[in-house]
Formats: sequence, structure tokens, C-alpha cells
Amino acid sequence: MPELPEVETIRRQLADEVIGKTIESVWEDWSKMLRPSPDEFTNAVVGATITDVKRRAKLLVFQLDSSRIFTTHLKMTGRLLYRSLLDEPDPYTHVLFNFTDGTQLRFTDARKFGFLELLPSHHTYSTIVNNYGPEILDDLDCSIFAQILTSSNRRIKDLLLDQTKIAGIGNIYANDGLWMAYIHPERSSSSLSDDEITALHTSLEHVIQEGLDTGGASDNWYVQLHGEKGSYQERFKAYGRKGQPCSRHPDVMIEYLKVGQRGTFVCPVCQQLG
DNA sequence: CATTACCTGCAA
DNA sequence: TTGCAGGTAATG
Repeated sequence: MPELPEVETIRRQLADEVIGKTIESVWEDWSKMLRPSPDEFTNAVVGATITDVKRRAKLLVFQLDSSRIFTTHLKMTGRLLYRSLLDEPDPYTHVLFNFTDGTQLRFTDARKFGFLELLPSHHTYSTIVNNYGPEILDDLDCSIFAQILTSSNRRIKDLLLDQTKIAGIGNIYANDGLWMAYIHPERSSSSLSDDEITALHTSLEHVIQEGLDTGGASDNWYVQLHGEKGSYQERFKAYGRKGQPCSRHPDVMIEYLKVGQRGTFVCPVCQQLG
């Protein structure tokens, strides 16, 4: 569930619930999910107290009072659920944290692409920070954005999805941002005019903020920390709307194509190549 | 740049 | 049964 609005929504809820909680035990039934290994992960976190939960790109970063850090990535179908010992089991649970107060943090993942990773003991938050490009909402003013776009000839949509260039955008918000800015996803990023760059910057900020305000897109697997759905899926502009009318051209249907292997949605009138 | 791999559920 | 899925790393 992976884009910035979904991950940040979970982060805020996690910060309210698990900061100050002490990990009593860890359970798993899919060893690849705990890195570097279930034993090393468990030995380092059991007995530790969570002091902070941060986010970098789509990665959640848990800081412990032992000064160790572990991260988690939800990939496509991962969920984090905060429950009590007495609550019903959740389907596809593969990792479970038991806190000393009887509450639990459950990691569920139907496709098992997600993971939790203990960082080496000398790693700090800045180690993670450096792996990614500027955060779309925090670090990316329009001039930096322009510099990133004009210094590449890649298709604009591929560039937006590259976390090392810009952090936080995924397929939903890339599609909607490009639609909102009237830009075809296969345009070369260096071919965009100054006005188009400005429009795209504004549009991306807008759709990401709208995603945050609506608690994320629960189109498929994503739910928030307590199992509630977000509602950005009710605001989709282009993403997922194949065959439905473009809201700016009621007689024109949104079309579907593949761009760099990813499903892509465009209005053939609003968004044109060349 | 495209393809494959990691996995499984679900809709067509 | 086939193809698709919000991600990303690895490989040709």
C-alpha cells in the first residue's frame, strides 16, 4: 500500500500508539520477512522500547531506546495492524510483535513481498535518509524539481516513480498528478516547458496532499493501522478509471496503456504526446 | 531500456 | 485459465 499518503497515514497512527511500548516477543511464520534473519532481528528488538517512528520515502523507520533501528516496507499488499491480544486473528499475518501491555502490532501480507529489516548497529537515521531523493512534500521546491526533470531524458512517469530521484510518489499519484497537469506519461522529462514543470509540481503536491487528507487509497489491500479504509479511491482522477469518462471531457473515456511495465491511465484529449 | 523475480488473490 | 495488482531489486 505503498505510496506516501498511505505510509504517512500509518506512521502518524503508529506514533500515537506504539511510541513508549516495549517489545516482549516477536513471532513469524515466513522467515524471509525478518532481515537479516529472524534470530538476529528478534534478539535485537526484544526488551527494547520504541522511541520514534519516522518515514523516508515509502519506508517506515522504527527507532529503539537501544539506539538500534528497524525499517519496514509494505510493498504491494503489506498491512500494519494495531490490535490487542484478545482480538480476532487477521488473515495473512506473518509477523507479530507482542508488547508488554498486551497489545500487538501485526504485519500481514498476502503476497509476502514486504519485510522488516534490522539495520546494522552503527547505522543511524541519516544512513536511510541518504538513499533517497528529496521528499515530495517537504524538500522539493519547484526549482529543485525542475532541475531533476531537465537533467534526464527518461519518460516523465518513470522518473516520478524513481525513489532515488523523488521520494514518495507511486503509481496512483503519478497517474493522477500527470492527468491533473495535462501531461502525457511518456513525454520525455527534459521536453517539459517551464509552465508544464510548474503545473506538474503543483499537481503532484495537490494529489499527494489530497491522499493524506483522505487517509490514503483503499482501492485494494490498503487499510490504516486500526483496519479502517481511506477514501482517496473515491477521488481517483485517472488511475483505475479505464473506460470511465474524464471529468474534464465527459464524452471522452480514460484509456489504459503500459508505461515501463506499469498500468497507466490517460485522458486522450487532456494528455497528448508531442 | 525491457524482462524476471519475489508471491498470492482476485476479476475477467 | 489468464492476466493483472499500489513496489523494487536484479539481470540482460
